[in-house]
Amino acid sequence: MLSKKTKYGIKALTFLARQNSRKPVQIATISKSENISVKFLESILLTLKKNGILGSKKGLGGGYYLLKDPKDVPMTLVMRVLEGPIAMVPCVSLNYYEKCDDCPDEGTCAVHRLMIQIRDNSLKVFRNTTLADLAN
Amino acid sequence: MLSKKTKYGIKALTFLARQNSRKPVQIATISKSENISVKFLESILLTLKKNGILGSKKGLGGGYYLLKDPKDVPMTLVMRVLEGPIAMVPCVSLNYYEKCDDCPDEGTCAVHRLMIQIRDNSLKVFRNTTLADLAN
DNA sequence: TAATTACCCTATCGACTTAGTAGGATATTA
DNA sequence: TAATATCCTACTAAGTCGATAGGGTAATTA
Repeated sequence: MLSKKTKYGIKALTFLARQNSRKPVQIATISKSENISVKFLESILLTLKKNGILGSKKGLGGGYYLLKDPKDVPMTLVMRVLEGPIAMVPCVSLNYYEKCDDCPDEGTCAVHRLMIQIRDNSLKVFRNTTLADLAN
Repeated sequence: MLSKKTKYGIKALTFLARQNSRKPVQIATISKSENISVKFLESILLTLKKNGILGSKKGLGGGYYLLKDPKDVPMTLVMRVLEGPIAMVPCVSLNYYEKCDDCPDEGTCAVHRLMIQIRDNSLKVFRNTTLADLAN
């Protein structure tokens, strides 16, 4: 299951990408438009900021804004930041590889073989989709 | 993340598919070979039985066995029984569709659009992979 | 420089799920 | 009827998730 964190994060990013100008947008504005709890959204946007996807401005007229052009934000990045590894098992993860303790040989492991295919296909989708694609 | 339930379930099914004969195999045998807790495995095999994937025989010489030829067991079935819906969000699930309460329009929802692609790709993999493919 | 605005951070919480455990009931075979 | 192995129910420790609360800090405006 996709976490609400990721779901809301994608919605918020899309909202920002659909904006005409690049002026900072306040949390409350996004929260209302996308039906997301203000406080929860706050923590999500903070995560996106810490990972270089969003910028922010404090004080009156402040808010969050995209740092890059939507077409330069691949969904692989968004997914990894919000949801974590794209692979369903650590032993097929490219960025977070970990050996299974119970599995003696990955070569003959059925789960390994199956999940590599799933990973490759998901990766292809996330790589070929940018924020711009979702905003249109 | 893939649950251990599903992971162990696939391993157990593969173990059974790799068997030469179709004689019942005891839980303890699978448990030892695949490094799975006996009791946990027990509940998993029971689930597989209740869903028509495995048969069982009680008493001496009893155990679990495949009901169908491995090449007739698609991974879509195994995944749905063990892991649940293949879709990452209910609003793109074929078998367990549910509308999101927060989302006014699926047509313009970025998450919806993205997750349909992921679902379609995963579905393709699971449909085209049978237990026989994993056992070889 | 004071007030305002809005980001930033920590802590907490209830509900739920997961992985695993325990113990006994039931059915089959010899 | 004794041994064997599945079947069934209940329980639990640990972890995660979504959300909430409350205040601290920094930047902007007047």
